[in-house]
Amino acid sequence: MATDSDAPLSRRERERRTRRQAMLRAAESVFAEKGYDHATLEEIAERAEFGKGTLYNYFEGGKEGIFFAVLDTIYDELCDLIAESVAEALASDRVDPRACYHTLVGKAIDFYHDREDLFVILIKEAYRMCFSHDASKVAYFQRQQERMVNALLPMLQQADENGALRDLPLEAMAHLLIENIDGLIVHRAIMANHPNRPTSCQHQSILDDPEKAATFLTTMLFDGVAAPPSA
Amino acid sequence: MATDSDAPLSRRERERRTRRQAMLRAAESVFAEKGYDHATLEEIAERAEFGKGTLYNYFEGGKEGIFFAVLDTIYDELCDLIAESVAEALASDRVDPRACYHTLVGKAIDFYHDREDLFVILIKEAYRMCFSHDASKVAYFQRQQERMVNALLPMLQQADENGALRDLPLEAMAHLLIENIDGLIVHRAIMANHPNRPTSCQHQSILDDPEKAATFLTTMLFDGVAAPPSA
Amino acid sequence: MATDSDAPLSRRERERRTRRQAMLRAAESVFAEKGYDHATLEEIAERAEFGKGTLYNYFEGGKEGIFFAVLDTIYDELCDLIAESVAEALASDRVDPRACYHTLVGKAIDFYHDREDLFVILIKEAYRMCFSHDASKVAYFQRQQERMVNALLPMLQQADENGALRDLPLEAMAHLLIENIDGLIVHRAIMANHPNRPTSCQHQSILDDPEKAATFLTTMLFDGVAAPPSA
Amino acid sequence: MATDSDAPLSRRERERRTRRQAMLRAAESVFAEKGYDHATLEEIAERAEFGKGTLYNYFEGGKEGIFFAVLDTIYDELCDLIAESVAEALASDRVDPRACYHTLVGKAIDFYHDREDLFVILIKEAYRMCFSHDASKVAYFQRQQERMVNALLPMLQQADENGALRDLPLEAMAHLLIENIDGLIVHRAIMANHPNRPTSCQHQSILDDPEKAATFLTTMLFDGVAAPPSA
DNA sequence: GATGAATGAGATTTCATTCAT
DNA sequence: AATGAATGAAATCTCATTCAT
Repeated sequence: MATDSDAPLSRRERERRTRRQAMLRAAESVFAEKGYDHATLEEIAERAEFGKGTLYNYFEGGKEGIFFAVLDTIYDELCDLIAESVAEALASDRVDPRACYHTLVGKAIDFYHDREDLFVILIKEAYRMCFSHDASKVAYFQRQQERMVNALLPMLQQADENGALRDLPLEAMAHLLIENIDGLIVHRAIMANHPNRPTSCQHQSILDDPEKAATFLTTMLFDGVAAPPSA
Repeated sequence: MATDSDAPLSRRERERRTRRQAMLRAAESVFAEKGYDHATLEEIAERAEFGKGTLYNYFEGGKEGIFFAVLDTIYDELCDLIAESVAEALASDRVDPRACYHTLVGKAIDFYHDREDLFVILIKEAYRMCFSHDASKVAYFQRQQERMVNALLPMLQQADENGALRDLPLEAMAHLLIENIDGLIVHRAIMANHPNRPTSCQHQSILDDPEKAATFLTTMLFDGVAAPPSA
Repeated sequence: MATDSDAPLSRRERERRTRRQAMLRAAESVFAEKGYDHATLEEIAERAEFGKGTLYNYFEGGKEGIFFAVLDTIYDELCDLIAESVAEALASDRVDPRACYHTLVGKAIDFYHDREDLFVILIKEAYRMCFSHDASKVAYFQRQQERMVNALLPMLQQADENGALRDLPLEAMAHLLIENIDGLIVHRAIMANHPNRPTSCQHQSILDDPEKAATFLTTMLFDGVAAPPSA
Repeated sequence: MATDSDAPLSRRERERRTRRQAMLRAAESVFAEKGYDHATLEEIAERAEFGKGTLYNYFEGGKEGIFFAVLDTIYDELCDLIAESVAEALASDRVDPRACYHTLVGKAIDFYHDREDLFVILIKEAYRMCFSHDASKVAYFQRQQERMVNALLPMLQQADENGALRDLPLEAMAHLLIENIDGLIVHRAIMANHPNRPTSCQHQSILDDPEKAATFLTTMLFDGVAAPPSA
């Protein structure tokens, strides 16, 4: 059954979407740069090359509405990323959770390089939301977190059935795996932006290289900090 | 071992400190509730039961100065928490990193219950700082992160010498261990504040109980997500 | 000879200028009345019958920007006054510096009656500027003083070539001539505003009448305080 | 009959005056530097090395009271300067108004070098007063101007009786002579503080040297800008 | 008499939103 | 549909003055 997005679009409608896209991109860059509170509609409109008032024709709810539209695209993309990795993993005979997570971390790092703004918005604004006094914002955040967890869960469930996972609640595990991706990227970003601080060479070199960073995180989380018993 | 703060204080000076404390507490609660940008000095002053102008007699640098004074207390307390756990661990014959971390997580959870505001501020504002365009703010954040890592490191180094740790860069390990404490607390907070969402019982019960939560996180990070090879 | 300002303007642009004019007039009256420091944007906006924020759409640099826009108009008008008188004088066969200055003083007095606010601002604020710690303000003041001196100089140079002037540096002379116009107007204003103080009748009557005042100042500065040698 | 100031003073009273002096000096420097509006009692108290509250024990009328006390000292000193010059001139057989004015200008320049602050206050604040909406301030300004004029008048009256002056109202003449001293000093100050601006060498050298500057102004005002008829 | 902590009115400035064109 | 001028609430910060010590 055809959904809205499959329906043939009038030229008018297509143009409308293009303009909306431009506005979203402008909003992304401003929100990332200034943070939600210091972003101004004036600047968003300027970067989008539209008039300020026009934004109100494309987004309901003013500034906040635009912001949530941006958040939506962020979470959409992240969920796609997770879903992709999971689909690949589930496609094989015997799901390899380590490999799947390693791939996912790599994709997340790539994504960060492509769309740095989106990640920065996430880091600057998303966690704030979960302590907001506005229940609807909290609910939004929870919903989106859940989407990501749910995207990852099938892979973990399959792996669990195969006995590949420690006997711990899978949801909590999924949360932890996802949160640590953010953590890794923040950590890498700090070091990249401010490389002049003295840190151990080893530490630095491991996180600098995307491949090694993904391996590091995967090892940490799948095999643990503790030395293997035989060692 | 006498520090400045042990020196006998004039009544005047003691009173001054008391009032400063009151202002800091008021600031904590407002910053936690509203976030930095929406916190107003008016409200801080009101809750501290002082006039607006008085805040300027106690803190240099206006709103930002007050905010950093609050951040200082947060990081001081967190570093103390870490240092305490590490000191206990190092006091024993053979340092047990798992036990040490477990203790630390427990203390962090307790601390969160005592001073929820401080944690909320941390979560709402700290990460934003590392993407600030103001280099001095980034440097402050890095300095404080480093303090925490450095407080934990001695324990890891000792454990590493005992061959108890996997061969990975200790600094990165320390970062990951510390960041996951925040992550756990955020996770617990979300579930506690909004328990009405459907989640698996097992998941819920594990994270609700501080003891179990600490055990969960310690197991996750020390032993890994993957099932033990023998299993 | 068409300048930009002669170009045909869109209705939009014409309206914009009208509104800017209204704001400038309002600003003039408030700055004159209260002085720069005690003038408030609130009151300027009120008198201009616009909202406070609207001022910021018409002038860059906030309060200071508005103030300098006012100063610009003042100096523009004064320079025009001088230039007019000088042009008339130079148009004749043999420039008569006495007549030229007399005319100029008369025009200045008329201008003061028309635009009292502008003069008051000049007196209240301009000299302060030359002892400002902000070098750019000092430079602005010097630049404007120089403009006025340069507007008057051609006349003096011509007169000097005709042997009509004492052999003294012309720039210093120009300064003195210009400054004394302000001085005269201040003096007249004081007496006009507060005529109840006992002063000699002769003194009073001479300065009250614009024509006599101009003659007095011209005689003073061109022929000197000292009695003519023949007398 | 002994006046208050001739009465022997108790040690207590002498100390009180000394402290008052210190406060006045501090106030002078702050008012000169910042101008009335931006001067703060805090800074005055600091420079005077007293507590802020103490100022209120020494001056009635708070900030404004202190300011007028400073103004009083300024005008006292200026009147003394004028009175001195006039007394010297009147002491001779035949009063020489040119010489008297020349001396006065020289003294004023010296005074400016000794007490620059006082002059700066005069220039920054005094003229503002004559357009104040507060009648008592205007009256104060007029009173002080009159004092200066009255101090100079006897010399002019004597010279006038000797036929040395042009037949013009003496009060207006006195005003003009006094105002031009301020003008000269401002002019010299601007050039001294910002000598990098290109000005004619002649102009510069004449005003730089106090002696030549006094001669210039005296010639200008007594003999006039116009060339002598015989020339 | 000297002090300086406390105060809060009042200033400038920013910006989301509206709405006439 | 697109615009951007107008708005005014609300924020931070300053400082003269008071008054308990």
